[in-house]
Amino acid sequence: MAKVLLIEDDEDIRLNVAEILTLVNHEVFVATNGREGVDLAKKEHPDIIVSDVMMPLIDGFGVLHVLKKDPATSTIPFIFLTSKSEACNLREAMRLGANDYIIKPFEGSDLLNALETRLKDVSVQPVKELNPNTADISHSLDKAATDPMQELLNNCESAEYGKKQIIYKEGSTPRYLYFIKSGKVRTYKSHEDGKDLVMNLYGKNDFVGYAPLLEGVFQVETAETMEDTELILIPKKDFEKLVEQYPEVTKKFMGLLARNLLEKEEQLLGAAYNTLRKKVASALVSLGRKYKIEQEQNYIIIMSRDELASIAGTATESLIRTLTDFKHERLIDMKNGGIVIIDQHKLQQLLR
Amino acid sequence: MAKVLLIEDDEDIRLNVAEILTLVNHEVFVATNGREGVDLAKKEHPDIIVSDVMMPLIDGFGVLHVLKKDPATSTIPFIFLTSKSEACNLREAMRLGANDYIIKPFEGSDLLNALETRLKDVSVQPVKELNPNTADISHSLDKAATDPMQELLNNCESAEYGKKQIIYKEGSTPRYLYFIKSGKVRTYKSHEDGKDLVMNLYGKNDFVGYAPLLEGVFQVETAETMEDTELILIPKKDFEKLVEQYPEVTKKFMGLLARNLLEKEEQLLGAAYNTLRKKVASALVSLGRKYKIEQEQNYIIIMSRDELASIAGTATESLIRTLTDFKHERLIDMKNGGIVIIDQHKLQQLLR
DNA sequence: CGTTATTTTGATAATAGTCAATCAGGGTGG
DNA sequence: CCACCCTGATTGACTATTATCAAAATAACG
Repeated sequence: MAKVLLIEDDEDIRLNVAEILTLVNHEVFVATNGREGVDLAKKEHPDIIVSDVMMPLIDGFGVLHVLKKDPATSTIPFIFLTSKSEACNLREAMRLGANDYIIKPFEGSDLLNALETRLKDVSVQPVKELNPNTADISHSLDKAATDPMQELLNNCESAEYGKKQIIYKEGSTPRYLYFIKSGKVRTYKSHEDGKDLVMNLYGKNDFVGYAPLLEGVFQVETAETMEDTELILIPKKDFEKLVEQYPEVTKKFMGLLARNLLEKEEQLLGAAYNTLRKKVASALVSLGRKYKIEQEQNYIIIMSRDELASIAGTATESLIRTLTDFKHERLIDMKNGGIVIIDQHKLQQLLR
Repeated sequence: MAKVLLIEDDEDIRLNVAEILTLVNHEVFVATNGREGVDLAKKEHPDIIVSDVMMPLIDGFGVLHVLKKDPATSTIPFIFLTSKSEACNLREAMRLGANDYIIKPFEGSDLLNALETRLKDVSVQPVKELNPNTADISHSLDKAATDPMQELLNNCESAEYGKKQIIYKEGSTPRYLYFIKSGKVRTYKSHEDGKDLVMNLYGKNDFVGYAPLLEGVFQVETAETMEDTELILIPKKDFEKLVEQYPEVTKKFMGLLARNLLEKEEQLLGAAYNTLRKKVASALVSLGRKYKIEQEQNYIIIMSRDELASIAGTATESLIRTLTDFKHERLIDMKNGGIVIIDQHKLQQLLR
């Protein structure tokens, strides 16, 4: 399907990865060190490069650096293979222009997912020039200019994601603004000891990833789908152009930012001083607010305990214990994994 | 100095407060219930009203409601006296248009401070029309338009605040954007059990209070000076006009919002999973970043332990213990209350 | 110089995290 | 169809961390 260049010095891993890639019909070139890798990249011009970080002669960073300099190879997507211990250098790597990273040990599916996502990115890459109507307001005031954002959305590529797929990772360079056509997305940050904390939950018609586009150099959180999700990818450039041109768009995003900020501050206060019970109650309530289907009194949350814990910001076991407490107090009910909120009102009372 | 209407049913408090007010030369009118208060307000048209919340006949909310309806009395600043237990209704009150509140039991100085601040507000109130040059870009491109924000700052009233004075309180209606000419300000939120958590630290040339102006209906945090501070008060209307007119101003604040948001997210992760040591180290480091005088290696922090604790988000005693630990580890030194950061580098290492 | 506030220390309790074991459901291959 | 395995959920026992309360020491202030 695609030409993949694999740079890896460890023989076991190299053969293993090469096999996986061959199995799904990719054409694989292998290099056992950085120098070889660079040469091969220039000669074969692969569609994507997967490279180890720690290697003799030139390490992964070096390879990336060299290839990014040469216009002929600078656009090839680059994925790092790295072990946990080197994770701290990853931000550095992403800044150099890597597109993704995979932490060893990894599953074949992780690798293939990452590969697929990055290849997809590129296929979208040849950024369509914006419909000229959108750029020229005076021309078509009635249709396009009424909602330039809508216009842009209609003109952008969309992409389908399965469950638990990663949209972008912490440390990567933001290249799109994402709009959720359908599905759910959460963004989270990882703490050093492996615990995650969910920063935001998004649903249909939400924009994801605007903050780093407006300010940051790289993503500060990871975005992952929670179920099958269809996203519209709005290239950074187009978004910037839009913001530049339409004050109302700017205003809209300023509002989003401000609201988000105020919400975060509230969360911060809670994270610092709330008891476990309150944290859990707060997580349940906010989930309800985000995803509840209209007016229904009793809503149901279907989510793994792990995920819930990373929303509440607590250990999984502690979360479970609190949930059982809540159950005994008839605030919630649990049937086959799902959590039914029975007494939303009392739950909210807990938060005062 | 000013005409003050005091509405309070409890005789002890009434007499006590009246005495304090008389002592500082205010002309005091007293009412012992809401009905009387309303009448007196309409008749005497005081400069400011101080009213209890819980009262027979009409309660404080009622009084406020009635007076806000009548244009003749609607602009009179209104301060509530309230006990802790009623605190939950305060947001409601502020939304109705109260300007401040004081929680019983209170010190005479609290009362006088609040009074003074609110009286000052009004004196500034007759909003100066913006220099027409600022509104009309084409007119004076070179000077005014180069930095419309600067222009506005030059045209706005400024105010001096002493140490530990409150600029605005959580729940009040935002009416100004503040710019710090000199001094330091912190904003914090209060948790129900009385513990505070510092949200932001501001120094010279910082803007304070922009988020609620852009989005919220009322202040979500309290702003307090940390030392003698000179502020420029930019009326909400003028700020909005500016944002409306100058994309570059909008952009600037959008940047501020976005940066602030990313920072908050980082803090959130820390608040959820960091150990005490890390929280304290993080507080010290960020204080250094904000207030350090240029390149100096060893900076010094002079701040009460209480305040520090509310930055780190921990109990005062826990903070102190951690500080002593740090001292033994030669990361910091403490001399007469001040904290000297000796080994900033190692302190930052703690955060990884 | 006495008095009050703040800081520090000590002892104790509460809370939530960790690690290990068990349980329940769902899918798989024989 | 059933034993088996694997994963995620739950429970139990224990521990570590940090808050709390009280008391002592120190600084601050009039």
